[in-house]
Amino acid sequence: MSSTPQKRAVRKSPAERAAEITEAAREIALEAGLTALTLRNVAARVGVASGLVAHYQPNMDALVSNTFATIVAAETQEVAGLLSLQPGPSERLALLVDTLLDNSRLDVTAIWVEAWTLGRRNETLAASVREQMDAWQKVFQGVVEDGNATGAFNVSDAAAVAWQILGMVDGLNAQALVRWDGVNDRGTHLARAVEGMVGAAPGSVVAKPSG
Amino acid sequence: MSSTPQKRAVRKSPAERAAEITEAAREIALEAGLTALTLRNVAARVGVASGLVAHYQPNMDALVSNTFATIVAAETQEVAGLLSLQPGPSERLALLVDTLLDNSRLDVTAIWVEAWTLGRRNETLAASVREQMDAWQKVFQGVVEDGNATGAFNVSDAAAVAWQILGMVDGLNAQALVRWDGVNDRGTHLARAVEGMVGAAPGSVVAKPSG
DNA sequence: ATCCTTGTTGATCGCACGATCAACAATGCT
DNA sequence: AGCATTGTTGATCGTGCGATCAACAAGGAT
Repeated sequence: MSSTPQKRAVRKSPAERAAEITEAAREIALEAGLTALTLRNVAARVGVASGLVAHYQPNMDALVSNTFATIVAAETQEVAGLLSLQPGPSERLALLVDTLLDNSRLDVTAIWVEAWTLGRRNETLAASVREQMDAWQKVFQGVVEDGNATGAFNVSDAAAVAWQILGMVDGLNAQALVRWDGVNDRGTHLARAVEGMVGAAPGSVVAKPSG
Repeated sequence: MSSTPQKRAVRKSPAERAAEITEAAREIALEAGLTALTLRNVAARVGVASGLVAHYQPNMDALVSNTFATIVAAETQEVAGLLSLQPGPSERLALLVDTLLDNSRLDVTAIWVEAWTLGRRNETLAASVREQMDAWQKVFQGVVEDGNATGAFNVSDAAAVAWQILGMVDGLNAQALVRWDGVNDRGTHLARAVEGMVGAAPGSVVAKPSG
């Protein structure tokens, strides 16, 4: 019947303990949001005293923004990696739209939305948010510029269009967070919208079949 | 040197006091967000004891969601009112896009974004968020259906496209909240994207000149 | 076997929150 | 003038937060 007596945490190297805390913070954020990142919460998950978590972090704002950056950067790199496998710009753009709207990353979307709000009161986090947004925008911009080069697209300001597409994807994902029901073929509609923006031929950015 | 002695608040009718509290909550939310809506905060603004605010509200969740609904519904009705002055669907759609992206309502956008997150832990608020989103979607849907009727647009699923446009607008506004710099002619890009979605002729949805 | 470094504890401080409620006082009625 | 109604106060409770730090103990070095 010993619930969880756990006398004392085993002594570990600073690097190992820091990694544990980082990982615990990541899990908590994905499950319950950045707001759930408290000293006591993280400590409980790691199985140590709250003071130890504080010992490994300058302050909680830093832990929050680092956790945000860790989660979001991983997603960016994962999706960017998938892009390189595609033959051309139209296919890459289609994959981007498709992948980002497939609802398999709603937990990450929730963190984005939360970070937009928390950033108003956590300057460290705000800086991190801008940095990660820039990274995403660069991914889109690269695809648009590719399309310009091959003649598939016709865009005068690739950076602006990239920002625009990113904003649309974010908005649709945030919407799915609150209203998961409703529209099904979001990818198809967005693909058509994006075709209009990049000056691609209608139907050239094809949403992957739902299978 | 009497800072603010204010012995005791003047006695007012319940209706009047309730209105004061509602208004104070509205102002606080617009200035500092829904999270800043605390008993003590609202009470201080009205100039009464914290207990009185609690007396007029069943609980804080209710005050938060009512305040959200008040602010957001006012915006919806204001913009919807402007629509009726426009001659045709293309102009209405252009006005919608233009008005919503003119950055004059970023404080309301901030409240939307915050509500998306807070709704995860405040079911009353979540219901209110869905309700207000539906109202916005209906506005867009009406415009799209108008365009279908006049032949200006060609949309098979007006409801879905309306959701889509709403999501895009929300996303671009949220982006402006974090990155106010960057893209200028968001209206033009979005207009082009929307033309693609509604099947309108390129250039038929014209963004108002920035003057 | 002893000591010293250092990872770890947990109590503690100050603060802010929502909620509650007995006591108070202003107002209007009789 | 006296009284009942009711808007209002402010102290209080319990909770949770970030942060701090003296005390403790595990492990390696000697």
